Amino acid sequence: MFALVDVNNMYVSCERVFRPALIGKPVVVLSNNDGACIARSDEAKALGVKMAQPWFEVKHLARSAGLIALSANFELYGDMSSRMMALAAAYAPRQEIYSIDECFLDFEGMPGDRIAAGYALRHQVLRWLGLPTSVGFAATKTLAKLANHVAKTAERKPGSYPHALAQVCDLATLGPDALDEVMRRTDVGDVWGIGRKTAPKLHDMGLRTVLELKRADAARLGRQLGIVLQKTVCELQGTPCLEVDDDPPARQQILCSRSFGNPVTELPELVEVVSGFAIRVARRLRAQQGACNAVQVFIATSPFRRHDRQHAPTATLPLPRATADTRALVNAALTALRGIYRPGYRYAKAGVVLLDLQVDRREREGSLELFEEPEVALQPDGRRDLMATVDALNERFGLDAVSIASSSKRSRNVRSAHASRQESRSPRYTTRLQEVVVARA
DNA sequence: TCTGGGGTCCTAGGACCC
DNA sequence: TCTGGGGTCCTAGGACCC
Repeated sequence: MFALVDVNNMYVSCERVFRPALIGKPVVVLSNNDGACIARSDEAKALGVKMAQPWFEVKHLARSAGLIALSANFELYGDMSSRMMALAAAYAPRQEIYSIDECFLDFEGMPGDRIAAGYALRHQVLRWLGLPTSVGFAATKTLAKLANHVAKTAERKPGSYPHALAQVCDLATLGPDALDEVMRRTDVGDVWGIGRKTAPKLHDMGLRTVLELKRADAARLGRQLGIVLQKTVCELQGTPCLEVDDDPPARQQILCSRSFGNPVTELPELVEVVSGFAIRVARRLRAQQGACNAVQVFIATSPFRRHDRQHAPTATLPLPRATADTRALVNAALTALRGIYRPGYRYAKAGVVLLDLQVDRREREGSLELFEEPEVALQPDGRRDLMATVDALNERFGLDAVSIASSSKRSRNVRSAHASRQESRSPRYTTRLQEVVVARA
C-alpha cells in the first residue's frame, strides 16, 4: 500500500506562508529568467494561465485581473521542502522523496486507519509549516498518484469527483463501481507517465478515459508503445511494478543551464557564461563526493525566433581521468565550447553537463575512517585539497568569493546581456539571517 | 522585446566481435 | 537473384517527470 503526499501549488504556497496577503489572489511564480510561469495558484489557474506559459502572454492579466508574478526563490522552496519531508517521514517506515514537493510513503502492513493518518499528516504540515498538502493512498504508485490527483481536483473543482475524496483520497477503500466511476471521469493524459505525445495516440486508439486504459491489453499496448506504458497499465490494474525507493543512487549527471536575458553572439561572453556554469556543476559534484569522466557543453539559438538562423550544437569531451577539480572541468568545458561556437548566431541558451559520474567507492560503502581523506583527495598534486579550501572559503564568505578568472566578475557590476532578469524575488526567509522575517508589534 | 531548469529511463541504430 | 547471425557496447534522441 502506497501513499503519495504532495504540496498543493508548492512554490506559490511557500510564498504565501510569508506573505499571507497573497492568499486568495491569483499568483504565479516565474522561471529563472522571469520567462515562464512554473507555478500557479488555483486563482491563476482559473484565469486560464497554463503551466510553463510565457509570462509575456499573460502579463496583461496583471492589470485586468490582478495577477501577481513573483520571481522564483528556489533557496526558500528547497528549505521548505526539507521541512515538509521531515514531517512526512514520521508517518511510515519508508519514504521516497520523489521531487521537491512530493514523496511516496510505504504503508504496507501499517495498522490503523489510513485516512485518519492522511488527515493527521495534512494537518500537521499545514499547522507547522503553513503548506497545504493532498494525500492519495492506493495499491500501486501509479494509483496513489491518481488518488492524489483526485484528492486535489475534488478540492479545487467541486463536482469533478465526490467531495468526500477531497484532500485525502484512499482508492483502496472504494467499491469496484465507485472506483470505475473515478476512472471514467479521468482522462488518460492525467495518468502519471502518460504525457503529451502518448495521450493523443491513446485517444486515437479509442482509449480516452483511465477506465478504458485499465481494461486494455497491457502486453499488446506494451508492444505498440513501449514497456513504460505496459507497466503503467499493469499498475492501473492493481499490480505493483514499482516499489518505494528510499535509497536512491547518486546522480548520474549534473547539469547547469540558463536562457539568457538577451541573445549572445560573441565568444568571450559565452566563455564567461560557460565558465560560471562549470564552476557550479563542479561544486555540486564535489558535494556528492563524486568525480566525472566527461564534460558536455551545449549552446543554442532560440527556436522561437523563427527568423534567426538556428544553431544548437553539443560537444562531449572525455577527460583523461576522473576529476572533480574546477580548473580541469572549466578547461574541458571551454575547449568544448570553442569547438562548437560559430560567429554570427544569436545564442539564447547554454549549458554544461557532467557525465559518466562515479562516486568515491569507500565513501559510498561507508567505510572511510575518521580523518581519512576520500580517494579522490589522494591525487599527487593535491588538487582536491585546494578545491576543498575553495569550497570552504565560498561557504564562509559567500558564493564566488573565490572563483576562476575566466568566469569574470564583470557581471556583478556591469549588466551583461546574458544576466537573467529577476524582478521580484522574495527574501530567503528561512536560510539567510539578513533576510529573516521581521515581526512588528 | 519577452518562451524554465534539472533530472530519469527507454529505444533504435551503428560499431564491433566472433 | 541470393550476400550469416547473434551478442555487446555505446550514443543520440525522444518521452516523460516535476
